[in-house]
Formats: sequence, C-alpha cells, structure tokens
Amino acid sequence: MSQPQFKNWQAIQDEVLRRIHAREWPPGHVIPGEVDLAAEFGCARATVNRALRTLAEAGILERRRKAGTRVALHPVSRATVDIPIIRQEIEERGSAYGYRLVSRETALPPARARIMLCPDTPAPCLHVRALHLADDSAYTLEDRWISLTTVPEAADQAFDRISPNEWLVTTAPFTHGDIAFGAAAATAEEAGLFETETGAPVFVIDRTTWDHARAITTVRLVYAPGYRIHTGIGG
Amino acid sequence: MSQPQFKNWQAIQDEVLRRIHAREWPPGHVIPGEVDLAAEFGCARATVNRALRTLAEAGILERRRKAGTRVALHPVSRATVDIPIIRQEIEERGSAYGYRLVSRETALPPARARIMLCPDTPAPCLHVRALHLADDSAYTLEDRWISLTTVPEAADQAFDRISPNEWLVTTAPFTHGDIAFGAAAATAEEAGLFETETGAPVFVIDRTTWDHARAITTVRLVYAPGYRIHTGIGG
DNA sequence: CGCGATATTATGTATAGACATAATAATCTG
DNA sequence: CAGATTATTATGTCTATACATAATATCGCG
Repeated sequence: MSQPQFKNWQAIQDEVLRRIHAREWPPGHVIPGEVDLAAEFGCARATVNRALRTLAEAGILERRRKAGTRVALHPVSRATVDIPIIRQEIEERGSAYGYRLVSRETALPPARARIMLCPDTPAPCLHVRALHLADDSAYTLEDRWISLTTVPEAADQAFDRISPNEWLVTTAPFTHGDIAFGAAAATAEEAGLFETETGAPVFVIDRTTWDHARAITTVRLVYAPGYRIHTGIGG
Repeated sequence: MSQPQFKNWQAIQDEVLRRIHAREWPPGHVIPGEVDLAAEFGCARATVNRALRTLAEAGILERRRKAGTRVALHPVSRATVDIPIIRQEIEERGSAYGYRLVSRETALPPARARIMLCPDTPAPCLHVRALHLADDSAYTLEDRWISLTTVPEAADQAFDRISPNEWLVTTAPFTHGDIAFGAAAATAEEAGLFETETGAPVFVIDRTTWDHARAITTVRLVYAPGYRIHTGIGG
C-alpha cells in the first residue's frame, strides 16, 4: 500500500500518466476519487487535485462533478502555439530584422475586414501594408486594417520605422482575439516580394483582436514559402 | 481600501486584467506582491497565487522568485489548438464521415520519415495512405509511417475499415509529440482527390509521436483546399 | 575594490479542514 | 408510474499555516 510516498503534484501526475500508459487505467476508465488517491499516495487531497486538474486541462482526463474522473476516450492532442511579435520571432532565429512600409492609407475596409472591424456601420479605417525582412529577404507581409474609432492614435503614426504589429502590442492591448491558420496562393505582388511564382503556396495567419466589445484590428500575415509553425505536444 | 471583496480567484484575475488594460499597471510594471494583494483583496494568498499563476501560464504576466511579478513586455498571444481525431472533427462539422484506404505496404521509410522513426538503423515500417471524406468529398489525405518495432500489432491490421489515425489513438498512446503546420503545393494525385489543380495550395500538418524514447508514427495530413485551423486567444 | 558567504524576500508548493457546487441517485408524491 | 423533491457524492475552491526554493541584496573579508 504505502508506495514510496509521492510528495509533490508533479510526481503524482507522472504516476497517473504511467498508469494510463501502462493500461492499468485504459481510456474511458473511471479512476479512483481524489480522497482515495490522496490516501494511497500519502498526501493531501489538494495535491491530488492539482495533479488531476492539470491533466484535465491538457485533455488527458475528463472530470465531472459527482461523476468522477475518467481517462479521456479520444485524447485530443492539444498544442499550444506561441505567436510572438514578428521582430522577436526573426531575431530569435538568429537573423537580422528588417522592416519596410509598403503602403498606408485611410479607407473604407472591404467586406472581409469590415465584418470584423465595424459590422454595424462602415467606418473609415487605416490600411497598412508592411514587409518584415529576415537577413534582407522577405519573411512575411503584414496586411492590416486598424479601427480608427477604437484606436484613433493610429492616425498619427507614420509606420515608416516601426511596424503596426509592434506598435499595437504596446499601445492597444487586447482582451481577446481570434486566429486562423491556412494556406493560400501567392498573388502576383506577393510572389514578387517572396521571389517565387504567382500561385505558389504560402502559409497565412488571419488574426483579429478586440478590446472588450470594440474591434481593434484585423490582420493577414502572408509568410514566405516554406514557413512552418512548429511546436510540441505533451501527452 | 476595502474593495467590494474579491472572493474567488477568477474575480481577482479579472481585476488584475482590468488594471493591466486600464494602464494602471503598464507593460513592464512590477505589481504588488502576493501578500499585499491578498491583504488588499481581503482573501488568502493562495487565492491570489492561483489567479496570478494562471495569468503567467497565459503569458500575460512574468513571474520570478524574489524578483516579483511584472506585466509582460511583449504579451505573446498563446493560442491552444485542439487537434481531434479526424472522424470526430468531420462529424462535429455536421458532415457524414467516410473512409477509404488508398494504399498499404511494408517498406523502408524515405529520408524524411526515417529520421523521425528510426534515426539509428533503417527498419521496415508500415506505410499507410488513407482518405478521409466529409459528405463524400475528400477532406484530408493521411500519409502515415508506423514503426513496426514500436507497434508490431500494426502489421496485423488491414486498415480497410478503420483509419490508422483512429486505431493508433486507442492502441498506442504517446507520451509526447511534435507537430508542425505549413502550406504545400498539391501533387498531381492529391489534386485529383481534392478535385483541384496540381500545385494548388493545401494546408499540411506534420506530426510525429513517441512513447518515451521510441517513435510510434509520423504522419502527414494534407487537407482539402480552403481548410483552416481556427481558434481563439484570450488576453 | 572584488568576491564569496550569508541574509532576505517573493514566489512555489504542501497540508488539513471547511464549505460550495453540480450532477447523479434515491425518495416521495400525486 | 411519471414527475418533482431531497439526499448523496465527487469535484471545485478558499483559508491559514508552514516550509521549500530560487534569486537578489547585503555584508564581511582579504
């Protein structure tokens, strides 16, 4: 009974994972309650709770009050992707960061951006397109619409030295956002910038951010061919 | 002083977020210690700890022992992406799931797969290619190499009714993995399956999973044109 | 003044006990 | 027997206290 005494929540988590992988607790199996496990492991219930709660957040376990804790039937692999500031991302690759403003104008946003920024009544927005370079070659093209009703200060910014990407994170923090990854065909202009052919597959990120109920900005990031988002998954 | 009494950790988290967004605590600012906040909010330190720890995990705060807690300078947006079983993903879209085995053979893996599965000495692996359909139209093509040294049972599986994707999650659970998102050009065969043209941009997921030190499988999922991974980010 | 030993401090975590909450099981009632 | 009510139960969370740990600040000494 008295196992070698699991004293911290990580050790308990490891032991639970071991039992799952060793098929002692197969998928769908309802595992003992927190009090039982605490007694078995010789620790407080709160410690077991921390271990199991963390595993539930990772998608390994499913917990429901009264019903108990069971091993997930279909352990979805939950990957957490960090999307840093572009300059930071390039510098962390060991490359020299470069920036070039492509265009900047105030206009009524097209349908796709309008739906995100001002769904009720069309309002003028700032449209900025800028190129981020890594070691003098094009890394990503930032095509951004900024709501001038939410961030009127943006109208005073030239964006010729500092990118909207960088300016916004320190100026207009968001409460929540919405992000999508996809693939697209390079336009003629993009193909020219990335030194590839029109229609070449490029990786695309679409992101919109809000401050409470008010939309701040919506951006499309088109990356150079070959770009990949890479991360680990822990089960 | 005595604010309207924040009693649970979520309320404290909301209040901390409010102060950050209201610029009371600007980026880089060192916020009061846990004991001080506990006194101000009229709750236990553990409650404050839970609130701040969760915010640190989300990337909003940066905490270091002795140094204290500060508002992150560059709040990276951390998106958590759920990658479910393909059948489940299709059914949750409200589509009818279909499956078709394309090819199945035992062979020595090519360089890309060999590096992941058996970096030391080449070993025969099972190569399965299968098509997942949503409402009778191609949804994703699964191109998978399975290590027969780690999962010898796979040799007995025909994979003509059940996909490797689904069989593996319930048979060979992984301890950790590695995942990458990218864009690629459709091959002639893929273009035929997806009813598009050769070279069309397609979204691709490459994933490799391990059971401790032994590689289980490496898979490339090629999605139909227009496919997007979508998720939210909470700041 | 430089450098290593020591003190300080904020976070990290464990514990026992208590109450809250949600979901199920059991029971009562018409 | 159906439907509403109550009891039970496992998780969720809070509290107060204690000790652990890591990083910094300070002190003492050559």
